[in-house]
Amino acid sequence: MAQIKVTLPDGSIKEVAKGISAGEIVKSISEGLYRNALAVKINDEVSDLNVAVNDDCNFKVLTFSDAEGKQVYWHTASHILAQAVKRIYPTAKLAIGPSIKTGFYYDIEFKTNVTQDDFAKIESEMQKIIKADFSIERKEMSKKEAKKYFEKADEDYKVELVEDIPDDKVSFYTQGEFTDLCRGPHLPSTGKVKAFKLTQLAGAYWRGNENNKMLTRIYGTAFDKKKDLDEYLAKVEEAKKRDHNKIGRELGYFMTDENIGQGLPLLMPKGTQLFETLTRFVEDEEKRRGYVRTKTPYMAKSNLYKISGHWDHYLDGMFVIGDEMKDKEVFALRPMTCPFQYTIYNNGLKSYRDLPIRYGETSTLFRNESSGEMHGLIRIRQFTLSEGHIICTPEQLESEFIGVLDLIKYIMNSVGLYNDLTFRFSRWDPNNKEKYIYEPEVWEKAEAKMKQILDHIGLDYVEAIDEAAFYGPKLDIQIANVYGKEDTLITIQIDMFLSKNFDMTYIDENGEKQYPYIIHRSSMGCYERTMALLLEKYAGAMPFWLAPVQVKVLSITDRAAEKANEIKDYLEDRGIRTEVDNRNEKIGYKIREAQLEKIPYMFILGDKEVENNVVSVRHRKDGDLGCKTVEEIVSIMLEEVRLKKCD
RNA sequence: GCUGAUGUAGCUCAGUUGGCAGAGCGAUUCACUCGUAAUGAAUAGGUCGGCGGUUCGAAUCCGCCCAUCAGCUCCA
Repeated sequence: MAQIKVTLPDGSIKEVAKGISAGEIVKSISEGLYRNALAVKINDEVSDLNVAVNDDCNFKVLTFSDAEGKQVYWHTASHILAQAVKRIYPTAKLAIGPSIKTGFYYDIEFKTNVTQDDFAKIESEMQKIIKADFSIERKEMSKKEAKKYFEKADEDYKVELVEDIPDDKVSFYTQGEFTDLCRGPHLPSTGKVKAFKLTQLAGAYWRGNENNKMLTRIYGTAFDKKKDLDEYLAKVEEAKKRDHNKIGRELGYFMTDENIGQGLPLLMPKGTQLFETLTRFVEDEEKRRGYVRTKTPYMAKSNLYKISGHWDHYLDGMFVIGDEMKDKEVFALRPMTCPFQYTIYNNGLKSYRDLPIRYGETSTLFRNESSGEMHGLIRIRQFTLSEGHIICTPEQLESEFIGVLDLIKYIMNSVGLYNDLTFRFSRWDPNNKEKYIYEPEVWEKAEAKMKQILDHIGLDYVEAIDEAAFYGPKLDIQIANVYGKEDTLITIQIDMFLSKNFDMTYIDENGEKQYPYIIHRSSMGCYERTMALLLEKYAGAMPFWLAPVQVKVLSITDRAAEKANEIKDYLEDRGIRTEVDNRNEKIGYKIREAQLEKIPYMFILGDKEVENNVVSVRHRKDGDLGCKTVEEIVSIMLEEVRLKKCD
């Protein structure tokens, strides 16, 4: 019998009979491993354990501890969900059911209303399917047969999916009475799934297109040990406690009011203090790096947006004041700062010697988001961006771009978020003619230029199609919130269109008029959103330099009250934000309150301290630090501020 | 905008088949002057998200609207 060579990850080679199943190979390596095996990876391709191995190959066994193993596990779990659903709701139509980062989902069209209350029923049916331990069989058929099969089964979505598969052969997986169209791979049997839970229910458009029918999406997750599932669920619950939308309100950073409106949060004194600390820091740092600052209007006539292209490409996102049909003048609140700073640039003729010009502005913007999109401080209708535009020559583009990245790195490091960021190169989609200014050559040039810069500096990024701005490609700097949902925190964009629209030029060395390059950029992103992510990162316990209240002086008896006020004045004079608690309460109670407010330092002041001219220092995390003179502790705190320490 | 859930005192939440609006924490007042995460007592606090309907009677049933949450879509 013919033999083939299988190379294992440790480099060892195993000779096996040609045509043997992957599962048999695993079993021959180790029985224990076989029990945990979910799938295999043959030359970079993940396959079922049932697959026959016919050639020499690299061979890796996938278990639940491999990311790819988890994906297979969750994919099978989604099929079990679908099977259970079809048993309970035979008229339900199945769409797609993939694995995702933290589990799986299945999109289903139900004829009846299904809510979370139905989960228990579905879960117990899933449990039955797992207990039955159906073996999962793969088979192939032609597209024509497949289509016929699903037409007969009245599965419209599957029919549509089959039609879109380019190959003539399509694969199926069958477990018990249930068969689903699926590329696979899958676990060998349903009994392999141990601990699972359906987690949430949501609507989702068929094919992600809002013009299509909305299906019901059931989310779930699964683990190979009950304990790990419980731990995961507990961790999710724990993460929710850090939700800025909860602690930001509890700690008095912001509030909302139904009479003010959706997406219009009110920053309360603490939120405003943090906002001001952040904006001043950014403004000072940008000035240091050669930015000049502007302060431009919050609204403008529609003319301006017609020139910029916003009227054509962004009208839905704008708040328009007036009616073009009735009013002589129509205004709109600005959704972006670009046209305003460009107008400043155009005031006076510019020479190549004037470039680069770096304009910065702490810019309040207005975007008319749809009602379902608002979220705490993360998605709002009025927000303030650390906005700016760099106008430069083609030769200056790369060094300016790098300068922007360096600024972002410094700023994000200072608030402790830099290591949580990921980079996304967002490109246009030539097929999306609605969204973008359609000039393919210009796009190609801009994207090539950006890619060249990114690759040159060796930035680690992913590419995303159809995520660009309407006027140019972006480098989006992404961050995840407590729910794991990713958002753009900062973007840097290269714009090769608007300088022409605004007739922005400079005179080059030869006395010729040239169009400059423009970099749109932010350094800290939108302050509200950044504040939200800081609240989540630190669970409300802001680094000392950012904390709205840095010190609380707690008097033990009213004999110390006067001294407490003196200390507050001393600290405030040195720029340390201080509050005094002279209330007639027990010291334990005052400490508890300051602790719950997450105030970094508490100074406890009784007869003993007043007499010795010291304060008893307590840190919110490190506890009692003993007695220190005020001068001593103030110098420690000022050093923390200088270093912008984040822990 | 769409799907689903939610909205009762400042906060967290009870409130049965439609029949007098409840608790804990917080707040206020008084007493206590206290040593590193909750002193005690008393008092006040409500258009039950809003508007309309059904009913002798609505926090409770129905409709519309507003807001909040998760997800989709869209975006910083």
